[in-house]
Amino acid sequence: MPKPSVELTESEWTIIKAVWDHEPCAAPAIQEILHKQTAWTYSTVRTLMDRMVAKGLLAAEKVRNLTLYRSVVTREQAQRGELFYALKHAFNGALTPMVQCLLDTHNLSADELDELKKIIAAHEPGSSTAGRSGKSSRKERL
Amino acid sequence: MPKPSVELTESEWTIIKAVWDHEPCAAPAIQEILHKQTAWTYSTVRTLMDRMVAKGLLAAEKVRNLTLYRSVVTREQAQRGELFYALKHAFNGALTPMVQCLLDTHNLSADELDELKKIIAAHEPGSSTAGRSGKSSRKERL
DNA sequence: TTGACATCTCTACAAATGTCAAGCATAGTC
DNA sequence: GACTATGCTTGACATTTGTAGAGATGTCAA
Repeated sequence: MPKPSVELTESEWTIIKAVWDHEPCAAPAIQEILHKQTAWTYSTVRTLMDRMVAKGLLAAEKVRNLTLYRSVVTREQAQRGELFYALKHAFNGALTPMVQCLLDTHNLSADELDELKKIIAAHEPGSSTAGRSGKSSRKERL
Repeated sequence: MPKPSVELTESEWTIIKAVWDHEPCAAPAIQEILHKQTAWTYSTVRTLMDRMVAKGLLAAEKVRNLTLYRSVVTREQAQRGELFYALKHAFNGALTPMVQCLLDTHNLSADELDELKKIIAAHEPGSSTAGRSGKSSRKERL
């Protein structure tokens, strides 16, 4: 079964994004990649990654003297986790107020508005794309 | 100037929601209110609340032997904080993919779709309600 | 004045998170 | 074989978060 709602700390987000973009990859590589952004030392990155393995967020595999990491949770899973955390806590599960807040604060370009309209249209009952991704996982009540 | 992006932990959300609904209020009251939900003891609630005061999330005022708390951050601020945390980390600031993800996972009713369309329309360039946030009538109960 | 309560204050402690430095192993290289 | 570069392992420490017991104190009724 899918992981029950993934939640990541800020550091974990930083790491996993780099992993998604480069997997499979070794810790030194990730450290190098993130160095500008974070100034983390190898030790820090390594500790973070190993803890993430312990949590089941990443997987590690030894190849000779190198440890290769790859992600276990997908970007989509992580995104959903984050989104639902916000939805549940900040909006008590109410979707429209959430979108409302999103639009209220963010200034949208005409293009974005168009995009949104399309997205909504795609979810219209009759639409063929209504039941997207994966199989019949309707009702994912949290 | 407004607080720079508010972020709350799960426990803090629990507390602050109760405070919003009852402020000004004392710790024993909050403890009682949350007791069913959380089974926290008075000490726990009190510690949490005092730490939140230290963080500037709540304000405390002594009245005789009672400490009254009230919120410093508004529901809207907190909601925005949570939402932007997700937006920034999970979606790299891209709004439409976020909405996409939201709709993809959540099954919307026709009513909700309608609501959304209205919200979007209200943000259309020409719309008079584009820059709202005053005292909009339909107050979602959170 | 003495209880009986209600509330507060202090202290503690474990787990999770953020950060690393030092020392160890190994594989090529001269 | 000794040296060097690269990566790994361990241990550590500070801070934040979650959770709470014990004892101090203020308040009011009898």
